[in-house]
This record gives sequence, C-alpha cells and structure tokens, in this order.
Amino acid sequence: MRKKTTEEYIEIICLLEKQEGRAQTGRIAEAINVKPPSVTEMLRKLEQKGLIVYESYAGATLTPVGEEMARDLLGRHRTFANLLELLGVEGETAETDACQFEHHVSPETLERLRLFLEFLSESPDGRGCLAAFKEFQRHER
Amino acid sequence: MRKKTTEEYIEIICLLEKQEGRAQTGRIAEAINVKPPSVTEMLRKLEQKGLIVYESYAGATLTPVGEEMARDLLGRHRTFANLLELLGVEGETAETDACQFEHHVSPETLERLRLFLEFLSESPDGRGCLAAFKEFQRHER
DNA sequence: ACCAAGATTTAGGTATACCTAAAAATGATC
DNA sequence: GATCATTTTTAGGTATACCTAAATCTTGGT
Repeated sequence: MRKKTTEEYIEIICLLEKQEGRAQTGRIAEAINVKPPSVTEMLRKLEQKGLIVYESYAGATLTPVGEEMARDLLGRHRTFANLLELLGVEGETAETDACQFEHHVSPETLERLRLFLEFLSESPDGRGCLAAFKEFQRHER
Repeated sequence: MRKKTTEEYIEIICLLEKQEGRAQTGRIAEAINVKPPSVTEMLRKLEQKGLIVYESYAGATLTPVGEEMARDLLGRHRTFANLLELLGVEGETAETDACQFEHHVSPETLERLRLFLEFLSESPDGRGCLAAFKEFQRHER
C-alpha cells in the first residue's frame, strides 16, 4: 500500500481522540494499515512539526495547530463526500474518493465546490437540478 | 517536490510524442521537474512494466498498453477539468486540480461525474442548472 | 571524417516511509 | 508487590525515487 502522509496521520489521530479519548500507537497502526514501529517513527516527526504532542508509551495529542489542520481536513472531506453522494455515488465509494480528493484540492476549487454543494442541497433551484439529473440518468440507460 | 508516479510519466510521454514526435529524456525531465538521471531510471522501470519501449539515448515510445493508459488518463483529466471550469473554477486552477484528481478517482465516481458533466453541458435542464448556480453565487456575495 | 558541444547514462549517495525481530515498558491479576 | 501478557520502542534493514558528478554517446559544423 501507498505511503501515508502527514495529513492522513493527523486525521486518524483526531478521529481516535474523539472516539476513544486518546490516540495510541497500536490503534493508529491498525487504522492506517501500517505496523506499530512505523507509527512511533512518524509520531516523532509530527511532533517536530508542531502538530501533536507525543508522549512515549502513551500516544499522541493534537496541538492547536494540529487540531486546526484536522478540522480543515474534515471539512474538505465532508464537502467531497456529500457532493459525491448527492450525485449518486454509493456511500462507501464516496467516502473512499473523498479521502483521496481532500488531500489534493486547491483552496479555490474547494470553495467553489462548497458553494455548489450548498446550492444543490439548500436552494430550490439546486434541488430541482438534482431531480433533473436523476431523470437524465434514467434516460441514459 | 513530491515523487512522480507511473501515471505522470505516461502522461507526459504521451504529450511529448504528440507535440514533438518523440519523448526524450531531457524533455521529460524538464516537464516533470526532475533531473535527467531520474528519468532514465524510471524509463527502465516503465519498460519493465510493459508500458513503453525505451531506446537508450533515443527516448521512450508508448506501447499499446501504455497508449491505452494515456488515453484513459487524458479522458479522466478532461472530465475533471471541464467539470471544474463549468462550475466556475479558473482555467489554470482547474487544470492543476484535474491533474491531481485524475490519479485518485474510482471508476464509479468517474463515471458518475462524466454523466453529470454530460448533463450539465448537453441537456437544457443542465444548462439551466448552471445558470441557476451562477445566480445563486451572485446572491452569496 | 573529425571534434567540440550538448545530451544521456553510469556510479555512487541521500531521504523517507516502511518492515521484522528483539528489548523494554506498562498494567492487570493474583 | 511480583509476574506475565500486551503494547510500545529500539535496532537494524529494505525499497523507491530522487540527487550530483563523472563518463559516455550523439550530432552538427568544418
């Protein structure tokens, strides 16, 4: 499997803090499908970058900077996942793709997609648009 | 800068073949912002994978398999770039983001986006939808 | 046909994230 | 409070894509 990025580590640490109260080495390792020693190593680097506090044998805690990053990532993730689901992508797939896109999107594009999502889900015209798209797809087949 | 993937090499080789008749080491290196020796090394690997024929001191030529991959990538690229532009993302940015997304999208999502793009650009309802979105954005501000 | 200039490859080295196996720390149980 | 099972870290090693410097090939001008 591919090498994991800083962003992926930060996300999973955030998730574990929420779900389990703390982010332990072993749980992180499971979550991102990597062996524990690799996690220890990465946690040291994330600490150097000021994104987490790492306590030996205890685990990781996001710093304010890390939290900010996690919030940002989660926001990007939600934007993509919601948008894809609205367009009819199956839930599991939408999550998987969102997980990829969120790391590679420019601020400008993200903002535009956010707006489009808002348009689709919260305006009458947008909802009409989605209905029309559903109709369109039926005729495709 | 980030490490380059097989897909990025294949794309640029395809582009150079079209634009310049052949894909030379040095030109590839410039294009992906890497030094020539790194390209030589990668070309060997791409040849191993059956994606190109590599002739020492002459350059690379896509095999049918490589061409197929390039076509696929170009298609994905166009889908994303067109979609983003339709939604109002500025041209240069749309290209850059498409370049990222194209490597990370699942077949299912891609197909859905293709359909949505077709809907937006080729059906009256779709064009109406875009007009409504433009209107919506004006009110945002 | 030669030779210099330019391009490419070879040789050797770096950085990064991953791994396994072994050692050390933790903490639950008696 | 000692012991043992579990978790984590340490130590040492692999793979990959990148680099620089030096050697080699190719080619255009004479």
